[in-house]
Amino acid sequence: MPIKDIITEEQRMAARYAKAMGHPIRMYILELLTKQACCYSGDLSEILPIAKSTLSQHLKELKDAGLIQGEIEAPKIKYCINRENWAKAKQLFQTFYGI
Amino acid sequence: MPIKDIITEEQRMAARYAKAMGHPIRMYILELLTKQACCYSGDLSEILPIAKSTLSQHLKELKDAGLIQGEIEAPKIKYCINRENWAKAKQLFQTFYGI
DNA sequence: ATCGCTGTTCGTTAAATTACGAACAAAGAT
DNA sequence: ATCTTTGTTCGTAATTTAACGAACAGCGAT
Repeated sequence: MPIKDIITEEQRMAARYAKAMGHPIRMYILELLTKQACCYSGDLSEILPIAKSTLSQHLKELKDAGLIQGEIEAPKIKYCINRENWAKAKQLFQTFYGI
Repeated sequence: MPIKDIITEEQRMAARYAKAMGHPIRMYILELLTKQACCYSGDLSEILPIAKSTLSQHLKELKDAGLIQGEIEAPKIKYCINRENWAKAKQLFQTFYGI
């Protein structure tokens, strides 16, 4: 039996979200974005002692996973939680942890 | 400021658990273990079309992250959820997702 | 004592992740 | 038109992850 028929779509999605959350810096970013509405990449760059390019990569991962979204507010980019997917992730983990 | 003082211990732990959950097969295993009390590696090996050694690696990752535990029941090994750490992970995700 | 069954460890390979600095691109300000 | 600011992309390197089959180890049964 192919693996595709064994693993459910929910499990795949949950794993996708979990993977994006699977790094301390990304958890930090996500938590920050839940506590304040939004933030600019530059704000994070000032706080976090990592290269801008590394930060950009982490933001891209979070964006690709669908957990955050970026809105151009030239010359900056404003990042916020992607509410829709956040709710999906929340629901998946709720179910998973039997909440 | 060193990274260690910026990322909280909670964020690090949550990332650790999330990372372990960040693979479809590991999500499948975890979900199975929440629905039935325990299972043997052999049961999983029959269901999942992956090499025994690969399965063993995934189980080890889950064990190292503290989400499951194995109990020898010769000649098999019985795997169960590690209730204590499961509760911790659950609590971390609850807080994180504002549940 | 050795055979069989279970599951881990070893050795290897390919791919993905994490990180950096340098170079680049976009767009408003001078 | 050029400068400045912001953030991404490129190129690179080191590490980790994921996967496999073969070899090994533990232990109960023969």
